[in-house]
Amino acid sequence: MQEEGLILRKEVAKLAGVSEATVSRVMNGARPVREATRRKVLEAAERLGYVPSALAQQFARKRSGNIGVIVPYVPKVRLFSTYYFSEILSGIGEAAQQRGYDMLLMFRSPYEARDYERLYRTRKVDACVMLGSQDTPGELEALARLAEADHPFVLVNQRFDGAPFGTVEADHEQGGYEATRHLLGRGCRRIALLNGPLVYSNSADRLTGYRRALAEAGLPADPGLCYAGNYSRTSGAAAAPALAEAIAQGRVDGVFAANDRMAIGLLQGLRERGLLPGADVALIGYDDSEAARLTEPQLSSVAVPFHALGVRAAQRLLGRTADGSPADDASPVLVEKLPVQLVARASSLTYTPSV
Amino acid sequence: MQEEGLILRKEVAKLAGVSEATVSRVMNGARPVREATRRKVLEAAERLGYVPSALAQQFARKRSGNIGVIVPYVPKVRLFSTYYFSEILSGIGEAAQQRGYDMLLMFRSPYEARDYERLYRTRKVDACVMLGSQDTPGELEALARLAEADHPFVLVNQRFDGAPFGTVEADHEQGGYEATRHLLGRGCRRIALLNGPLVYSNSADRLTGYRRALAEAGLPADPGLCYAGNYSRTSGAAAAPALAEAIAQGRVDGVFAANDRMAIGLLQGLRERGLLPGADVALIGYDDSEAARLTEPQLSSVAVPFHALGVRAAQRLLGRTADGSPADDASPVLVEKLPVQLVARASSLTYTPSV
DNA sequence: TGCGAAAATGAACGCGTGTACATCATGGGA
DNA sequence: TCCCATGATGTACACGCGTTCATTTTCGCA
Repeated sequence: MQEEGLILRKEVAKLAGVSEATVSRVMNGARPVREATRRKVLEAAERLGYVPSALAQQFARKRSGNIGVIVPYVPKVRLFSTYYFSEILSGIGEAAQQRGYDMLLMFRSPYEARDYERLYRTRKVDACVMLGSQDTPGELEALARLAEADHPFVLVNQRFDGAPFGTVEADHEQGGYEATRHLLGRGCRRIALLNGPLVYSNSADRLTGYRRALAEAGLPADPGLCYAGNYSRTSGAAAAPALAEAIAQGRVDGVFAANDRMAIGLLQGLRERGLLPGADVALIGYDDSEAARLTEPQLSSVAVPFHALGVRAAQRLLGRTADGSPADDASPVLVEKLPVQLVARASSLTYTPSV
Repeated sequence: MQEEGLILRKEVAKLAGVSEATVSRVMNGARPVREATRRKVLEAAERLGYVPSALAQQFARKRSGNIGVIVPYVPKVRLFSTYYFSEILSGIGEAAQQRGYDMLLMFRSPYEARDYERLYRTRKVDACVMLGSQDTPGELEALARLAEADHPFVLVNQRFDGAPFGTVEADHEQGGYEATRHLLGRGCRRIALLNGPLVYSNSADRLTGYRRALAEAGLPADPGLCYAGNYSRTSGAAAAPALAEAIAQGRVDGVFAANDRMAIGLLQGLRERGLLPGADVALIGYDDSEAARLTEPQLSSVAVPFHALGVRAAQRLLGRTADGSPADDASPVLVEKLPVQLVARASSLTYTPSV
């Protein structure tokens, strides 16, 4: 029983016997409208199958109703296809949908200049969530320009110390601290750190937590125990030869890998060399991705509330939902930290130091 | 050196000493514009930092420039966070970006009615890619209505036989066939199928391929060898008790799981019962996700070109890029099938039948 | 040099909505 | 009963662009 073509506000107004302005008020729930009129209009709209043009609404309101999500993208290595981003995206989408916003997904090419500002000036997005941002001079400048132009955005899991950018992150220093404490608790005394690039603040945070735990335990922070990866499984495997030797020689008895992918790469590399995490060394990863449950032995890890990070990021940008408490959406702390949780599994639990 | 506020076309026109229409033509690359004029306008636009309002453009053109991507979403089980969807999304995003389109990501709640049509009528999207669609009466009807209203969409990895919907899928029948053939080639004669729900056409396709391979080998298709899962790891683990018994009793010597997650769940469940795929039974999964390389033994699988599926889906909706061959974007076959590829690993390769 | 056709440009308008302002109806208090 | 405040509705216009059509300019050719 649908009419052909597009139904305009004008036709609804005619059928309902009111003016277009009244139709507009009813559709938007604007204040002064008599209940009887309201019903008349709604019925007419229903009968005709009228749906306001989102395009015209956006134009008139000067708001797109879109929240942009910037995702890092490297053509060959599809970084995007990771647990990490998927979970955050779900969270953002959930929060955005509740507020009537749509999610515009955009890939950030590392090659071309990042013209974030253009997104706002063309009005394609009203606000942005930045994922996988790196602490580089170029990025800092681009973000500073955004902030200066008063374009709302929030960084997830990336902090720019000294720059007043809104951030929602997990408490990665605490995560690094607890992971290291856990290994210490298992009896480890020579704990290696397989970290990611320090352009990510979360890498630096984990390092800080790691050092703090060692210091508290009265252990030296040997720079020789820090290995550099890039968060890929391959880079974890690449660290295996050196670490295998260190373990065999008793120079390392525990390893904290800064994410699960590297931990798993390392696990596989060690096994190829006859060393089994959980027996010959204690190993703990980070992120508590699905993969942590797939390995043999299962991988200890630090759970990061990715979904919640996405929800919070969107909430901060869009304000809380109508029925939510309106308390802290104004301007909470600039940098918000969500707690992480250690998840102990066999890769560290079954290890007992030889000494 | 940026101007304050928004710069309008009018100001560019004034600075360049031309009319607004000419500015519009230059910005859109419309045909009759003298080169000198063109440069003048571009220079003026550059100086003022003029950027056309995407909102106004969309409104005037009656096109949003957005390609919608419908993703299934179940609040608790975040189906979305899988290799599968991430890869396809990357592909769609890549193709869309090349054509100047943006990606609008939308979650389909299984609870609320699927009002796809509204997306088009509000002009939020110009076209849609449907992921994880199910062959149910409600879905069929919703899609039929879209097709009737001439709203462009493409299904990925889901075919509605008998309905004239555009589809881009992998050749899952061939995949099921080759997976089964591979197990046969390893000497298996009693091959079980751990399949997913048949509301997904790809489940049905794999079943067909499985049966064809068995028939070609002169083996009966024993319905008792078909186990029902739901593509989750849990459901794979749930099949472990029954399959372990069947394997122990010699009633099963090979298992084809319809995706990697179930295969891995099964692998873990079997190991808990003292049975090791690769030694006591041959196992092959499907999708060739990253996880297939994480297990011990590593999991044989069938690689699906998820990224390419996404690219093709977007290409069919948006037409080929300017420099691409314009041949087949008009109306290729309605259902397009991309080839899959078998990837043999230890879970099937190291198995040798006892008899 | 002149002329006509084609190319280049300008003027004007429509797109469908939100909204400020004007107008009208309603109702309570004197 | 009258008046005014208030609530309800209608009128008119702006939003910034694309685009049609009229107008002007350019240029090839006689």
